Amino acid sequence: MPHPLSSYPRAILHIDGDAFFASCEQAKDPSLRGKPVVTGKERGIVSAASYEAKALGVTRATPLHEVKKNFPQVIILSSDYESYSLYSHRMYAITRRYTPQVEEYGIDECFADITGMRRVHGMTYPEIARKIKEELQSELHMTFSLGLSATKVLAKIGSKMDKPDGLTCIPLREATQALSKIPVGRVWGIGPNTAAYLNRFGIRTAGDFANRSEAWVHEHLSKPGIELWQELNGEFTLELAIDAKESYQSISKTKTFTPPSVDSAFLYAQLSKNIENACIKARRYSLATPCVFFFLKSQDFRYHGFEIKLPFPTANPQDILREVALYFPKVFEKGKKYRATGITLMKLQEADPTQLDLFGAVGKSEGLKRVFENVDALAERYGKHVVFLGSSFGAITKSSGSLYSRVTREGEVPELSQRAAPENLFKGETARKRLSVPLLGEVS
DNA sequence: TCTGGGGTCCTAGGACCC
DNA sequence: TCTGGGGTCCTAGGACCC
Repeated sequence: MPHPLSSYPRAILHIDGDAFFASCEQAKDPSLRGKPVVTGKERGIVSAASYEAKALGVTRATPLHEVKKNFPQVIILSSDYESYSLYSHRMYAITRRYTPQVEEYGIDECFADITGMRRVHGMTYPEIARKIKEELQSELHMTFSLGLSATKVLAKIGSKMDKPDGLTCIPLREATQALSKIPVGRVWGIGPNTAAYLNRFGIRTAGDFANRSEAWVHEHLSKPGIELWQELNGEFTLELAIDAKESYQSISKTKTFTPPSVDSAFLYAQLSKNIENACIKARRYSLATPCVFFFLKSQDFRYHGFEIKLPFPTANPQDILREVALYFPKVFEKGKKYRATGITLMKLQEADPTQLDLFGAVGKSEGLKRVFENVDALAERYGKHVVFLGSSFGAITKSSGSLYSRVTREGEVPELSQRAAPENLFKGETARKRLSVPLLGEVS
């Protein structure tokens, strides 16, 4: 029995920051306003380009040495995610002045459900959208593009239609017209594989897709595809996720470095640092992991790693490093160049201090737990890395060689010699290959 | 689109059960 | 030893997003 309100037409807003990272830099430092700015210095390629830089011809993912050569006037900055996150939260807060129904979707965007707010604010929906846009821009010193329609998917199409500094309303009766100009692969939720699959049926535009019959859609697509089709047809299906994220299913930390490295000690130190950082985040949410995946990524972007079941759920890096150390030598190939390391804490669960294991290691870990509570308190006050594991030392100081050896002698870092890993602890090499198989597939 | 870093959800298929 | 039908749970791996 549907709730009577559930069939009311919705007014959904999508708000998207224009060239967000670059705009944040210009907002932070007024002397950069009006100038060509790019971020991504640490990656060596353009992450975000200000509109002034775009006007010169700078595009995303361009190597920075090319930018320097061809556009010497462009200002190149490192990404500063902490600042971007602050601007992001101000964006959410301003939007919440007009409705509590706000989904914090990404660092530079959010959805807002303003259904029923006309009377409250004494404005039409487009007027509310306009007002939010004006407040965002005057208070944050950057521009935003907004889309207003009956569903999230349509609102998102709207915000993209007139970028930058746009506000596009798509009333349902005009949706068909608007969708006929949008390539189907540009619809939120339709990636390259699904686009190719739909193309095989002659579907080129979002309009082509929306016009397919319900029977056709149910025959050829699975749940995500059906939901998109409903949303494109103005049927509100994808709810806003209003609640602030208070937990995680997984936490991962990876680090890429240029140039690639053949140095096992350096790689192990990087991995150790990844593990520490992941554990800090897990502890912040009172989570523990029973299972991790660690990897080295080689120059050809292949992943080499193991999924490891831990003897007990933990958020202590040393518990994890103890296990990872057993497998690291099985993964590392001498002479091979690696460009990244990484860890994923999987299947996260609420930290439960009463968990027991078969090896009596819990008592030891409990002692460590108190240590880490203090570590976290220090980090809170003085910054993230005032205290760190000896095995991360090479990674943090960035001078891996001799320092690392010293730490090794102190026994902080497990030796990297070939050691047989117990076969019953792992499931075998996990294939994290990027293969392309259609998402939606043919349902027979 | 030549590849950062961080996530989520969905489905098929096997194991196991009655 | 073969044959049925139906259910649940879990895992692996895929696709997608910013």
